Amino acid sequence: MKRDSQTGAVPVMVPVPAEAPYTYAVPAGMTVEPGSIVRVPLGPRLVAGIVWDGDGGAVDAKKLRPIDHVFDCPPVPEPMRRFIDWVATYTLSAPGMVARMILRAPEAFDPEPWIEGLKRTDAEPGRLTEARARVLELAGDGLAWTRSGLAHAAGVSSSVIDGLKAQGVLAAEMIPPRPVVAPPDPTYGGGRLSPEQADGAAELCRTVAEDRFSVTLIDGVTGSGKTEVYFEAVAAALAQGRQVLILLPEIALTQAFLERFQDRFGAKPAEWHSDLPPRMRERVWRQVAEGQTRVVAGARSALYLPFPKLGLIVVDEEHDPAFKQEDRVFYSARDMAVVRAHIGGFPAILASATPSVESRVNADQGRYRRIALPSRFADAALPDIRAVDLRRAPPARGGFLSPVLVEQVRRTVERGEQALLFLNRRGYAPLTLCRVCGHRFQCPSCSAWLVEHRFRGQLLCHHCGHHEPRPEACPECGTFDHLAACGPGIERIAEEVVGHFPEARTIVLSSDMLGGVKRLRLELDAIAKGEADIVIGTQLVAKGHNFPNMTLVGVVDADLGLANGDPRAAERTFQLLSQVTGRAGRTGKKSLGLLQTFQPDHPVMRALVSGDAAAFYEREIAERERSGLPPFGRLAGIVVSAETRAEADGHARGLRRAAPPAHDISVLGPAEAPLALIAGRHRFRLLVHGERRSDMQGFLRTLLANGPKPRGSIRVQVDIDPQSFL
DNA sequence: AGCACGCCGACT
DNA sequence: GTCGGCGTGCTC
Repeated sequence: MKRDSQTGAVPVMVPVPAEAPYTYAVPAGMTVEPGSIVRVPLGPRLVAGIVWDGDGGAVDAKKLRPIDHVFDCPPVPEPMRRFIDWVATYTLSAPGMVARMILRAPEAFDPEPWIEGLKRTDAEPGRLTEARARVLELAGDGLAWTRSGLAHAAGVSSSVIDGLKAQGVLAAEMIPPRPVVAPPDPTYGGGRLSPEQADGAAELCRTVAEDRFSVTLIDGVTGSGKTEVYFEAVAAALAQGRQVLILLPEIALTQAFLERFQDRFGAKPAEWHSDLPPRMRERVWRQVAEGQTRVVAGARSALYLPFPKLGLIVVDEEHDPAFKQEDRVFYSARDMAVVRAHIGGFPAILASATPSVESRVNADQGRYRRIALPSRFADAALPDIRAVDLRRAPPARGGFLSPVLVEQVRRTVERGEQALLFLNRRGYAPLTLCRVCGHRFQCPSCSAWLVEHRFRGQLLCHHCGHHEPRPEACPECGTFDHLAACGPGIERIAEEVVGHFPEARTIVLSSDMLGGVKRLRLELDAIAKGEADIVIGTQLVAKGHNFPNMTLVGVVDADLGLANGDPRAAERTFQLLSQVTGRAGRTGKKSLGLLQTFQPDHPVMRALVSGDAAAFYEREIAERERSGLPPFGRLAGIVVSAETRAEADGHARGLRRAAPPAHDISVLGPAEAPLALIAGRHRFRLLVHGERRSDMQGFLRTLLANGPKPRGSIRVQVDIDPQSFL
């Protein structure tokens, strides 16, 4: 429905934390409709907003200000507006703050300018040089070329082009902006699927053909070719003329994925992530909004692109914690992808070698369909996994590598193959203390231990980023040279490895590596080409890279992360270590995974060693049911952040006064925080459990209106899968 | 979220 | 005497 000056006023969602859209006057002669992107005055500034649905509501006529401008831009589609409303309600955040996420490419609201192209005319050049001849041969196709494109293709400098233009041999003609990516061709590649893969692909294609909401979990071991299987569903959706969104965790590093996509579809997908240059960002946004870009591979924020004809969402590595956004609006992109599919009435696909417990449960209970791919593709064999009991085979004094592991590294390197040593801890040592007075180096702002980074000569807080130079003397007692590094980080493991294997080519990889993402990509390429013998890395090596010659993976401290009080600790560790050991043996060579552990009988270690994931999941599910945690129909509650224990206790008192008796309020320190989702800067949290979502929302509203005002923020912990609320 | 206004400390 | 810290409050 179009609205103009007859209607007078429309609701506009503006990017402020207001509960509802604001109302603006539509000036005479202006036409807007729900979804129109407009520029409106807001206080002293002009902001972009989205015309919302319904009427303007009862706002003082004298408060109304007129819409300043309507952008020449496709309106935000209806399903997208419903999605924003839904996410806002679900996360209890202001709808304007959710809407803000789709307005993050401000330059894209105006059409992309046409560019000047050059076209061959009938005129002949005065003198036909060799360079000119090459240009004219290309331009003879009758199509308009860009100046630089033509010069590049003909292998001449652009002055040759300018000369021809001056003589009227080439004439300027405006051409539409180039697409950011070539259109994908659903029939380009493919066809090299195993029977198991082909069955899975056929099933997925059927869900796409149904053209209605469904969720399918692809549960396939690492190396089973899940990607190629869901590519067939992508092809099916493309053939229907729909757009496709593929969500990936940390896409900036997944170059390999883009190449696999290109092998199947003959062109790369458009990328969407925070490292995208602003210009590119705008072009992608615009071309998605116009329906021109057919496939986007993106990080979680790609959910907020204004797709007009979205027909499929794939969430790859669906278990990955990177899908959880924890600033401003708190949400899990995996869950919101399911919601988006539900609102749009199309299928969603979740893929993982190690699905999250909640997705497993959803599949078990029939809310999700399930496709299992239990075997590796082609000649790749799963590595043989063994636990190394550190009580029986302890490392040498001062070291962290068991003789068993050192020996396997030696054999691997001697065979000319690669070994990966995995430790999920950056830096040299996680704790530094003074051997004379016992002083421990602590972060002044968040009281976590400071991690020594020997290479940089600094002590770093991994929590807040605080850093200070590593002192020579103890700041407490002043003693020189008696500071002791406690425990291992990858820098220290690297030191130990160099001690054992001085001749081997060793690479250390972690997210804080100097040179950033670019350098990391180069190093990963170098490893894949065999330019290293031993790789020592943190969890970033677990993600999606293929190292064809990697036949040994040693996990230095497999127990790390099991005892941090997080009820997902076992699940997370299982997922991470499965991914890490899955790096080995991808080309069919016999390969080995060694888990150094003090708890070889721990369910995680047993599951990894036996390969019996099903038993592990069953146990985890039973464990969760016992403790009443999601995903079992119980809302996790409200989180109030506080800096100190006293402050947290004060808030708890206030909450108990305000809360109905059915709510169970507890104050939690970081160690007992019941869900990993709430790892944040604040040290204490109040958790309020309630049985019903509506109760919790009502309670929160009351609390916000007249409860205690915490200095920090009030957040809602919503970690339960949204399907039960759809 | 921005951006104003507003009221108390160290400086051209 | 002013520049500037961030606390409170408002934006259709």
